[in-house]
Amino acid sequence: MPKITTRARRALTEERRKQILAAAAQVFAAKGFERATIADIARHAGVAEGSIYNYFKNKDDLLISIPRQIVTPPIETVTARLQLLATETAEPEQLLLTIATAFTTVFRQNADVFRILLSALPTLKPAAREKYMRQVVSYAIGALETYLAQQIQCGVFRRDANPQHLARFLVGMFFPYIMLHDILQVEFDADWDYEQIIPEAVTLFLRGALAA
Amino acid sequence: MPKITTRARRALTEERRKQILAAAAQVFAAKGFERATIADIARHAGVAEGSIYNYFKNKDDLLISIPRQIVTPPIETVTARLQLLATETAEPEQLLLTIATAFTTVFRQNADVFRILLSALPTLKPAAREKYMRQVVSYAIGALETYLAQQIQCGVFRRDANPQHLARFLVGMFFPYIMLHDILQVEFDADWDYEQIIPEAVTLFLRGALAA
Amino acid sequence: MPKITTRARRALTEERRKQILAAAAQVFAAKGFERATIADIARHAGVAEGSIYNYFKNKDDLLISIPRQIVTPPIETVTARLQLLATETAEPEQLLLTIATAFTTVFRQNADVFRILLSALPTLKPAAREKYMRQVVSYAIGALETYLAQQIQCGVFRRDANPQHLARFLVGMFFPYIMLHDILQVEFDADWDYEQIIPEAVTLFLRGALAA
Amino acid sequence: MPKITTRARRALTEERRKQILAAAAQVFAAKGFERATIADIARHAGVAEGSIYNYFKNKDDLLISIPRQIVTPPIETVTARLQLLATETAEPEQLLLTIATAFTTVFRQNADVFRILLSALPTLKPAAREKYMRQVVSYAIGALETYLAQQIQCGVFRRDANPQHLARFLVGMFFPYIMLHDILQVEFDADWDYEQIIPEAVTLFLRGALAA
DNA sequence: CATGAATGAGCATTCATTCAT
DNA sequence: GATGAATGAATGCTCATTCAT
Repeated sequence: MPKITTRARRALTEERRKQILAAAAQVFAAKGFERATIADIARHAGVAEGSIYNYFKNKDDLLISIPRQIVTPPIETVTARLQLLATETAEPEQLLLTIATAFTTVFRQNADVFRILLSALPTLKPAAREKYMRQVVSYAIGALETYLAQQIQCGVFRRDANPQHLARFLVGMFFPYIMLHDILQVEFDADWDYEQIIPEAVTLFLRGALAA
Repeated sequence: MPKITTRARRALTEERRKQILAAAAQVFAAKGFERATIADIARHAGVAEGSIYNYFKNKDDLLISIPRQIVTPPIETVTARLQLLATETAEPEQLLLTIATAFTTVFRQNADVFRILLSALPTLKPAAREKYMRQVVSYAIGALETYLAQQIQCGVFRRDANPQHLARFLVGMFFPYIMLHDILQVEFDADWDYEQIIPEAVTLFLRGALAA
Repeated sequence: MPKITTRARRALTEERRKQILAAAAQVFAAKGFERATIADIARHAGVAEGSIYNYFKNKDDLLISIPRQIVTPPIETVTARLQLLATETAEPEQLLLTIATAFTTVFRQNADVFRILLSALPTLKPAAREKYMRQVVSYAIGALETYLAQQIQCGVFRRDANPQHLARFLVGMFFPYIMLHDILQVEFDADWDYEQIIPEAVTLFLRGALAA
Repeated sequence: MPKITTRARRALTEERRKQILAAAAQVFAAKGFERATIADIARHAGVAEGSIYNYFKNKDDLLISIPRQIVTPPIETVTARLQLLATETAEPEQLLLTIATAFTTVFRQNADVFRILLSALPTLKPAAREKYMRQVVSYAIGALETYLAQQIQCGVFRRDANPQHLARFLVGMFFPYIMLHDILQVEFDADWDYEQIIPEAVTLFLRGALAA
């Protein structure tokens, strides 16, 4: 009996924690970290203000708990898919298109969270900042780096290329679009879409821009 | 001779305004917009708190005055240099190297300001946000787009390329580095430098990543 | 037993609200609305500054909540007594003496509040101003008007008299004294007292000033 | 020469003083003493903020200078007219009608100033408050008291009446109307006018309210 | 005397956090 | 664990007053 009760209680606790964190992410994304209030978050989560402090040490703790609980899962999903793809598909073009599509999709679906990170990270202490960016970056680019390193060794890509740099270059090509369109939600630069951009970028990445 | 007096006073006023704005930019960059206090800014500027309100309507006004006074000038300098180069230099590689170097340099020297914009823009009203991003983006990329459009017409670059996209792709390649290293000041990804990165990126942009 | 808890909490809440409002009335009366500070009021009420905002929206809200909670009750008491008297006493002189005494007493006991209203009402918005004056005036004079109208119909008072005007004339006779002595607390005009004034005024009101 | 210059300068100075005081009265009347700012007053007067301090010690000094310069003149005019009338007219009814009309007219034309006094006097120090109320009261009622005292001695008014009280009773009858209509500018009590009220009040004052 | 920029004390209001119930 | 009233430090902004020009 006590075992089940304890287990059930733990599950409930974990559930409540996620519920609060999801509310926090939502409110942070909408108002920015500093303008979001604990009262806001409590209202969105359907709990009392004081209850939040049973699950999180303080407001900062809410913020730095978001990546682990909310950012990490979707990135891990993508990463897993990429590792699978890398072993199956022979054609680099096809694989990079898939990677790029998955990558931009994750960013776009979680633009709210990245907006939070952007607005709040500068105010965090350097150590915490580095810890969380390291998580995000390695999750996001790790699999791509590994794949590119393999392909360089196989001779598919130029032998003198640096796989870490290649990975960043490829991913970076989408940054201007993601930043403006999805994170900052600026709309003046709008006569394009990702389905058109992604093949162009991948082609440029593989073949270069020169004519001949 | 009211003229001289007036002129002298205007110059002083303008000087003081810049002094306060520079202090604001500095403090915003260090602490983020919301955590920066007027008292901080006044102390950095060497004026009394109340004096700030002789030059700016309120704290928001300080923020949105920064781009015009601080971001725009260096970008204009670079833009002017590019237009000069475009008419002189024939070799695209050389020109793109110069462009990329200038571009990353401007970002790096004004990383503080971009950090402010990134953390504060999401909390601004959409209209103000769009207005300021439009300024920054078109200043930053306009000249590059023009150059690429010319080169596409000349047949130097692939005829099927879109100059707007090309410009964003090239600039984007440096984003991961600028974001992590200069804006977020994360140091874990530090075994590289711009002198090494820039030629690699330009080469990739021109020739592609494939081996053959 | 949530019922009792809820009821008890409500009573406490209401109690605290009254306590704060009483403190506000006191401080407003002593210093005037604008010179009174929230810190003052909190100190007088024995609560923290922030607590005041759990019960009132802002400083203005404190002001406009005063009439309903503080002015109205004593006026209602007097009004009730008058209605009772009107049915019992036949003699107009006796009744008007009682009315006048009650009326001046209410004003004098709540002079603080009327001082607040006088000094703060001009700065309120016209709509709010009118709303609150209407409350005060009709409470204060309504019963007297009704009585006078009856007596005019009975032929006790001149048939050509207007009961609304009569009521205002009678009440007005005490205004110079109330204003100077109780509201403005000017003491130079002090060789008189209400016990002496009231019969004189009532006599004048009933018989006129002429000798014959 | 110096004499004339000095005289002219003095006249100019006096002129400027009045101009500032008039602006202050206007702004105080519109916003209340506390909400009026020196900048407001300076703008209305067409001078620089600092200049005001060449003519007045501080903001309070502006307030307490208003009665002497602005309230007193119109009251003196009325007082003079009354003294003239008192010697000419035999009929008390006629004279009191004239007095009452003049009195209410002065109040109505200077309602702004009286509004200032009402809103600001409570915040003044008792000594200053008393000084200025004494001025206003004796100017306003002095002549009426004198007249009534004479008429009592002549046997026109009841011998047992107190002229000071009579004067206050008569004047007080108009207070409810002046306060609500002209000072507080409340409009809900509006189906009357002074031409109708004044004769009613004077008749009541002379003959009383009783029927017989 | 006139000016108006500089000053800084003063205040209303917000909000993260605590804790008695 | 849950609640939400109480707390009080922190902060943006105002404005009377001063003073160098």
